[in-house]
Amino acid sequence: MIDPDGSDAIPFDDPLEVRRAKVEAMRAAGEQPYKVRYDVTAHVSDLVATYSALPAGEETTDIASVAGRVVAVRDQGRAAFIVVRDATGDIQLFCRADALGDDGFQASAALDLGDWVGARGSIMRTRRGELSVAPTEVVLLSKSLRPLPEKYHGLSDTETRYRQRYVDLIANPEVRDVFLTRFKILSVMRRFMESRGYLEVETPMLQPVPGGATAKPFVTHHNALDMQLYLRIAPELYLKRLLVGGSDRVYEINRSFRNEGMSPRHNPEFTMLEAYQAFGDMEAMRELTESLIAAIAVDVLGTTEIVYQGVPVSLASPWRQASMADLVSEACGRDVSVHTPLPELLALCDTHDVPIQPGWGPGKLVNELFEKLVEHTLHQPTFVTLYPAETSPLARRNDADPELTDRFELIVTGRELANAFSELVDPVDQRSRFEAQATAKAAGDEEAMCIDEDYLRAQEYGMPPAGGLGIGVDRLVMLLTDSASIRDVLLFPHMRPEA
RNA sequence: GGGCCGUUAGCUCAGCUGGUAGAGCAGGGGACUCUUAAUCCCAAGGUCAUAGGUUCGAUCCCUAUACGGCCCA
Repeated sequence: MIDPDGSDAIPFDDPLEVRRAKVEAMRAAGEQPYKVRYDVTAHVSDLVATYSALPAGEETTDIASVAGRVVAVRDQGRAAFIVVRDATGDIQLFCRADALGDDGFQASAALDLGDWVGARGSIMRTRRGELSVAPTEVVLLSKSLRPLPEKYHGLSDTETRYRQRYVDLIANPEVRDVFLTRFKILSVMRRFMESRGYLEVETPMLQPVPGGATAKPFVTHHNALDMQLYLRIAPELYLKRLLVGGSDRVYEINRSFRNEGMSPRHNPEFTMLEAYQAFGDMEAMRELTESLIAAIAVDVLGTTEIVYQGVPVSLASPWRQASMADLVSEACGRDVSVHTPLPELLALCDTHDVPIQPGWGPGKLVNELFEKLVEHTLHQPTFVTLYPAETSPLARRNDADPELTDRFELIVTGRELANAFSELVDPVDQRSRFEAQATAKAAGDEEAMCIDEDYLRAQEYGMPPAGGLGIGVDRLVMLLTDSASIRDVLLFPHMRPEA
């Protein structure tokens, strides 16, 4: 299509081409559509706070320079209202031809939605009550070539929202709030851990032996050493090596990677808090978990009473504690434990449609019954305790019952949010547990652990008694932001390649 | 891996038991010096996800594929 008056051969049905032509026209006129910098004197939120009491219709002589993205233009002919969004909020520019000059006004009114602009002028509040900058200068800082999503409905297509998060963040301010909350949660978490005397450390993400969890790792290759490496599935074994080295309290907010399926609760890479306390135990970790999560809720949300997906959740102390055996027994209507004869456990699994695999012992079967029958029913925070030793190869055996471990998982809204135990520090027992895992791996369990000889060597030097804790940070953010999917709390969730 | 649902203009959505598509916003032209989902006038914008099939004729029915969502394993 050709411009009807024939003066320019601009294809005005293609937004990208129209804007490219504008850029070319600017360059032809000697203007730079991509400036080098702009001296900003105020963020929008500062202006909103400072001038909250400014009455409607008042004009001040205070001058400010703001910069942001144009998100709305309302052209009135010889005046124009331009809404600019910076990182802290939206503010209106009240552009008038008499203040900007004819050329300046024309240029302002010609701005496109999405353009980055800087503006300098006096602070005022319009007669309709909108805080505004009345600019004597409006500068295009960076030209946008693509049209923004619809101004009222925003961007709702989930695929585009996740793939092009930058557009999602422009179009949907509430998305920005979720990630601001995520940042606050991490910030409070770090301050809390530091206040408890924990040292933040960094341990390898590239590991020669993947350990610390039962999961399938991503495999990679180091060219220089011509060796296979794994992206960590957990930092646990390295953090515990630090206890051998004499560290007293350490934690790592870690990205870990598991080569498994994706779901609304699983992303191949995810964030955990892992913490270890020498001379502590499971009980110390239970107290830490409860205090930390409640403190985060109070600090970030101002309350321990939250709502997740329409259902109230109380994070107020104390949280329920119950043993796995008691919970499974309740669900099955009969006593069930790791000491229940194997045929009876197999019959229970059959009754409750729990799929089983050959080689599973009573501990694994009880654990499967728990996950099938109980886990999803625990909506309020619950510490599930006394996990089977069979499925807890890094946890210390319970003194009263060596088939169990001093371990808990914290379940909230039917999901595992944290996992902790009194650490297994006996190198002889640890080796036998690793060997049991190796047997399972040889029998086809791809998630079973590998024997980590260096970790065993470290333990042989002597590891202090310790408590260890892992908290799923993404799931905690989901809980505290009322997000249904992990993808809503990850800035750039994993996606298949675009079609 | 299995099941169900979805994919129509840049965005948000319509589209009648099958006759090759509409709106709003955005974009283009014009009017307007207090608007804020501004308003008003005019014009434009589509390989209906992709590839096959059925049919005189397919956005619509069938099959496969891709991507996405939810549920299950």
